Amino acid sequence: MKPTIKDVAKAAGVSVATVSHTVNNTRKVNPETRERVLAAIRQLGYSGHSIARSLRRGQTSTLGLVVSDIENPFFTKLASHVQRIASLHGYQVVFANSDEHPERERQIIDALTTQRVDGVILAPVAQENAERLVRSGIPLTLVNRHFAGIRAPYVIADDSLGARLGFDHLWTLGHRNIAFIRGDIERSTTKDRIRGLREAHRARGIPFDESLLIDAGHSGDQGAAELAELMSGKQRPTAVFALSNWALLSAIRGLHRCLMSCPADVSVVGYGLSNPYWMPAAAICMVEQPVVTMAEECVRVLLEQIKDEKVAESVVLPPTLTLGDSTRRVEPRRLRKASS
Amino acid sequence: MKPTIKDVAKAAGVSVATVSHTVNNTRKVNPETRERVLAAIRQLGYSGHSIARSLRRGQTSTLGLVVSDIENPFFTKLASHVQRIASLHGYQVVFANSDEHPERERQIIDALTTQRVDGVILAPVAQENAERLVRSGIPLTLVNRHFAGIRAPYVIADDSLGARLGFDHLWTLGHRNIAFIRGDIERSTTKDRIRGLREAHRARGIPFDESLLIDAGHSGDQGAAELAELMSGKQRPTAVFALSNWALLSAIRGLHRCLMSCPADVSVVGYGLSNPYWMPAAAICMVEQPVVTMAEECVRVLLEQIKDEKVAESVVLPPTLTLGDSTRRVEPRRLRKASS
DNA sequence: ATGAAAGCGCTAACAT
DNA sequence: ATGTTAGCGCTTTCAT
Repeated sequence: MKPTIKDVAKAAGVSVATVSHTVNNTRKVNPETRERVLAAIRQLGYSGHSIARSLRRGQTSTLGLVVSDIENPFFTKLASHVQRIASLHGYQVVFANSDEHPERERQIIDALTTQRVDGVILAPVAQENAERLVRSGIPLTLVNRHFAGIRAPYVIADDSLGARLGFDHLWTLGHRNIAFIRGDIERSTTKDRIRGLREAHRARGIPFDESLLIDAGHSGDQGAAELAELMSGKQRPTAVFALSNWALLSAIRGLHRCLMSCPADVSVVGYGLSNPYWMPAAAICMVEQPVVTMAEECVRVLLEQIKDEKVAESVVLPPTLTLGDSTRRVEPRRLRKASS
Repeated sequence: MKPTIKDVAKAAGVSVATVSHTVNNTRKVNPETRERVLAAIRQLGYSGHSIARSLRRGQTSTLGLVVSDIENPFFTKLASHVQRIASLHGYQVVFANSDEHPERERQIIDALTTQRVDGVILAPVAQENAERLVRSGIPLTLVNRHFAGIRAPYVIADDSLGARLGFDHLWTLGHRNIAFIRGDIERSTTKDRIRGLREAHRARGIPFDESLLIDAGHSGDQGAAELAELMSGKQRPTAVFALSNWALLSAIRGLHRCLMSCPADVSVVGYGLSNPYWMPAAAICMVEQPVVTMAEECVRVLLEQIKDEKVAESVVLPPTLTLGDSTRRVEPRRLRKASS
């Protein structure tokens, strides 16, 4: 059916070895012969067979990328850049979405193992799955979240620093009563960001009021409700710091529910990545993860491991604060039931 | 290094055929033997080798999915669902982003050809590339956009209907002076949506004012500027209908520039897909593409072609109108320089 | 400068 | 019920 290297060889009147070497530039071939081969290739519409090549060479030139939530703009962008960078190095990327399900993640990892990808970039959900992958001997780089004691490097943003950046911004604007909404406490990112908040409080010599730390909850509804309640109380916060993209959604819904507008009634800082498609969200002050650098480092670190066959160094990158229209200086004195 | 089927066979004291058949359930094996084989597999950590299997079977159980802009929530969601559905049918999905570049699209298509994917779902950029793929004999299904005279089925939303839905909504609210922002006129989606607008005008017996149709431009800046200018004129529109996700961004920026707020000063209807991460955009009235159904149909149509080895029927799906907080009834009489 | 041929790991047709 | 073996298309070693 489809022409093989044999067909090309016959058409060009050479051996398959010569065709292979011509295609791959892997040894000298007579320019004249080379032309004949290329002509045959063109004429037959030959296009190689990477499956056969992979089998023979024992490597697939393919990387796996597993993200935990493809609809999260951070991962969308990460995927897009990982793909771009990998292809610069001659690697394909196969891409999958675990959707935060450990079971789905396991299936994906098994499929990647069977597929013999040369390495995997994993935004992990369950530590167990990551360890399974390490055990299977496939080079692995974790991204975004990390685990303790795993024999694989990670590329993450400095989440505790990010939390401090966001907090300091609000503090500098005079906010002293700030609500926080967090994501799943099991995730290292959540833990690190809360740690950053505690550090920031300690640095200011003030106590950390646990009652101001709200769980966004699985769907974000819980956080929206709790925030609405908090904002309706008498000691209502002047600002909200949402510690993840999901938490920000939850916050927006909560504020909407109690008819608070931003930044008039309350300042808002988000954490994650603003997407060009986010529209008004572009105006929300965000602690931004350095996603392009993270993508570059993921690929670099993974390729390093593939080449050197050893565990590479981990990388921690600094997030940045992007100002928006969602925060403002707290009013010097709060007037009860004044204004409109 | 890694155990092969041979190692398993030796460990279990059977032939490779038995191991293969045990793994694939492809002929009867004695339950007792089967147990021995499975034990050996577990003990050795054997995990199959889909490369070798693909080479032997002449099919890869892999589909290619090529989108034109992964950061567009429509494609993100499409990708996510295509992957989910394909895996239900035992197919992997390799995924790539052409980013609207014909050249990049060509490279991707060549890679997919070399990779011997069993079929391709393509959100096309350049007709020429799609035709190249058809010529190579790989089953192809187009999605979102379509071309005339290509031997491949397409799965699209009824864009002319969608445009009529959006227009009718605004018309019903009393809007008679509506600005439209469109994307690239070369795309079939853009053409179809504008055709829908013309039809809607004709149905109402009113002329279509070309000066109200703005090009969002490549980056969206041009559209933002033109809209701002239009809105600053004396005959300023009471509503804006953005004909794509990009166009909506452009519109929002334009309205922001001339300090128009929505829906107070102007009603807005978008076209595409609202992402949960879009936040305030969730409140924008949208003509929504039926992305989940589109994903299902893409996979169905493609698998049909793979199995039956013939060109399948195309599918046109109806979009829906999702109401939001971004539109409202036009004021019965417009007061010049009143209110604020 | 080129060719012959082994063999990557697996499946499946053909034995037994 | 199980085993033997050819061969998928390619790369690469060893010859020439």
